[in-house]
Amino acid sequence: MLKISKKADYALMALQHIALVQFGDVTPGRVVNTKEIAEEYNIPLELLAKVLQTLAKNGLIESHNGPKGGYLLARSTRQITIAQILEGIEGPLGITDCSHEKEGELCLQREHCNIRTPLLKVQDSIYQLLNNMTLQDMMGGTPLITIQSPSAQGVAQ
Amino acid sequence: MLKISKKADYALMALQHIALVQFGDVTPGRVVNTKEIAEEYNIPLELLAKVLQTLAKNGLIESHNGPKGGYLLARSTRQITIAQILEGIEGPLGITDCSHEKEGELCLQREHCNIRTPLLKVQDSIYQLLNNMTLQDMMGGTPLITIQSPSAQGVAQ
DNA sequence: CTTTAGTCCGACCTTATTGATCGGAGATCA
DNA sequence: TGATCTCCGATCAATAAGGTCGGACTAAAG
Repeated sequence: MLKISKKADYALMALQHIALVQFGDVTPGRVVNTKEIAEEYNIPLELLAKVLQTLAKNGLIESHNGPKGGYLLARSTRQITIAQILEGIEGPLGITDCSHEKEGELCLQREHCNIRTPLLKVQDSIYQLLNNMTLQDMMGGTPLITIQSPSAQGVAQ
Repeated sequence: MLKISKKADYALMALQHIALVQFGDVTPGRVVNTKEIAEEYNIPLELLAKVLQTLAKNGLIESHNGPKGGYLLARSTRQITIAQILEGIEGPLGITDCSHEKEGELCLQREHCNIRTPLLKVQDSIYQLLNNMTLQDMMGGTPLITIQSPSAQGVAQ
């Protein structure tokens, strides 16, 4: 239960990979293309491409067209939170259907609903959890494999 | 994203209703049948029946057969946590596919996966959140929820 | 200026999960 | 014994998720 989607998983992996290449590498600033990430983590290429496009549209990464093109982080690893990434892919956090209820689609239980308020508090707590954790925090002790990086400590800016 | 299912919603409503009737009412100890709950909250009868059966099988409520039958809480409202209810309906908490990976179904990304460990920390935090909140908390007062950021402290693995 | 490698974008299909339904068997009490 | 309830398994439809395909656009290299 409460599972996040594969797309969101892929997004997290990809962003972490881009961050590692961009900041902890021998060639900092190098752009990363979709194929490189897809092969590294065995992610279907086409699907990953869609995920990266979505992330770019949401302003988390910036795309560079043409040959030698690819993606770069749009801002530092400390300024990208897990909540931003997940919401960019899956839409706003909402543990119940009525979390973001629009006009006219009132749930049938609402009239006597007794669990809405406490659940919204739970939801808020989960959101804080996800929004307090950044990409930087995710990069702690996991070294990158393909690229030699003895001191892969994110020196974000 | 991170939505809980309708069945789980129904389970929470039903349990809270049973608790209210059983403890806060003019006729304490009265059993509650499926139809009463279904009509009160506009829940499809057959579906709610299944949900209650599942809850009974998981030991959260006890069923009484025959006419004037119905359900009662199996233990006090302080001993039933939200986590127990949700897991009883939707299965164990797992924000990623690899949270409870069985033999032979290793995920393709696992080899170079760099997000598993941090995500498991997030998952653990969410679990604590849900397991620290009881049915009692959902009923009158303001639920007390404490959040812990997994990024702040390293949970040993 | 043409080619080529790459991103970009939208439509599409396929499968798994969820929400909901149906039919009957077993238990209990008037 | 009949009416009323829970119990249980099988089934179906709707929706979302995962994954695919084809084509348009862009920029660097020859």
